[in-house]
Amino acid sequence: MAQSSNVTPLFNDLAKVEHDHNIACQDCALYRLCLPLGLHRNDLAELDEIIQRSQSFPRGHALFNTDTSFHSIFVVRSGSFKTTVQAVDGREHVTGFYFPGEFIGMDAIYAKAYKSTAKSLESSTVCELPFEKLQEFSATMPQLQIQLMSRLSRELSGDKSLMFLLGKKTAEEKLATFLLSISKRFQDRGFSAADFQLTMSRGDIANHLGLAVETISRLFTRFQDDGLIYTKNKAISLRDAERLKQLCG
Amino acid sequence: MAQSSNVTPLFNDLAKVEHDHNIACQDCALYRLCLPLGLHRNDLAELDEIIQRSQSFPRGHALFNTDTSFHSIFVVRSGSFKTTVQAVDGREHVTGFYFPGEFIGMDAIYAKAYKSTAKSLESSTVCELPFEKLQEFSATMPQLQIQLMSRLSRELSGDKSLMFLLGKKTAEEKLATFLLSISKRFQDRGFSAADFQLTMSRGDIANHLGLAVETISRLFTRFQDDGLIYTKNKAISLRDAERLKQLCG
DNA sequence: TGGCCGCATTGACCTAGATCAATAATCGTT
DNA sequence: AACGATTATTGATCTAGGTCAATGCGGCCA
Repeated sequence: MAQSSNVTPLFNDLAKVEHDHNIACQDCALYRLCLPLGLHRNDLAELDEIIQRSQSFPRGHALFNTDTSFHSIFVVRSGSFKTTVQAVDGREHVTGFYFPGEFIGMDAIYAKAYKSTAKSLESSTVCELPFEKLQEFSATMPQLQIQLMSRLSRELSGDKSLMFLLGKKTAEEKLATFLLSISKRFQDRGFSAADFQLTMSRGDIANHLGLAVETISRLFTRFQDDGLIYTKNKAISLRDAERLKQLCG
Repeated sequence: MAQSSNVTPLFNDLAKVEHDHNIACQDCALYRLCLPLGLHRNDLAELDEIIQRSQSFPRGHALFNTDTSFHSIFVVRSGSFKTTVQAVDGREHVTGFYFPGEFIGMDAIYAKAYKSTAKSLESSTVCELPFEKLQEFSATMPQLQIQLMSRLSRELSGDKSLMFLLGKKTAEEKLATFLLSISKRFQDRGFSAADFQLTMSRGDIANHLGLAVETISRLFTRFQDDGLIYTKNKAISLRDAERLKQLCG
């Protein structure tokens, strides 16, 4: 996964993260994207203590499911995850994809129980944040508390957009929006906004967007024929991000 | 709006709330559903000070829109609201409906800007919670902080279910789910779970569920023909909540 | 108390995207 | 390297729900 030239120095070594499990928050390549941002040095050291760092999961492993008792929220350290909610009849919906620095499990705080399942899409690592401790700490670290609320609020805001997408957008608009969202997130992490690997299957994408796999497949083909993208299996290049943006609606 | 006999004493006077603007949190009929739950008496008194209480809005008035600068989140005191997100092309999606004790505007915390619009569906009142102050206070009131996070998390959890609904459910399942959700919320507020007024238009319901008005209208007719509900304009009675539940999927 | 105007209902028809079915390409395993 | 299993692509057909159009109804204001 060699990086192109426009990568900021900060993220040069992002790929190394998973080989270096015991790195402290302040030295972590994800620092700017992650929870500790804005914490005082002393507070950060304290926080460091409670974080269960860099647990590894092979591809397809469940980080938690609805039977797991709730104690922690998680931050992706490397790799990627998907979360799903399930109905009694077995239907499931992919509610989101999560990349390094993003939080998983915040919707469980209220009920103190996971109502969804999180699965790794590739070999991945997470940092585990014991929630009780986190709450204790926020009592004396206003900045931590602000960060947590901010995270919650950001996901909420994203979910509202997703509701619009699911409720109002056409298949074409859905896929264009999805591709640009992923692109943006790769870019934010110092990777190329144009070329990346889709770690999730076509089925996962289709499910997430409320479409059939066949529709996604056809759209990929059409977008490629129209010169918007180039795909080869899981690899994708955005060839005309501008036109893609116009397709988002 | 006379109440049926199974109403808890606590909520007997819910209808009076809007006539009694300066009632303190601890004496408010919504106390059990609202933010102050679990706060110590002294803390509550302090919180009371910063709350801008019971501002009134006539039907159709915007509580805020995307041009409003963000300073506060709101709790519905009486009446009801809808929130919408808009695309540049004018399409809009109704992201939620809000009843007494429910919070509006939490998705704005992250960006410190409202990305949605909130409109009253009937003559309504809100309590305004200045967010800066709220954050200051939570530094010394762990319970307040927990309440806030809990609220955020609960809405997040609800939005995931809504995503499932929008992405996977049939029109019939969507409407059944919607009706039972509203029913549950009325019940939680001490009103009848079976008979209530839908304060939103058919168009709002359709939009929220990702359907056309005509589809909603046809479903109402069919549900009524099947003895599941009885409707007369905005009034609705759930006649067979059990079967309705089975239709939710 | 009657006359709008916006909302709701109903029917006829249409279409975006689902479903079904048949390959084809990839991946993980031995 | 070969194989079975999973995942992706492509084509043919179908359908849930959308769109269009006409009519009905209720609430509101003069």
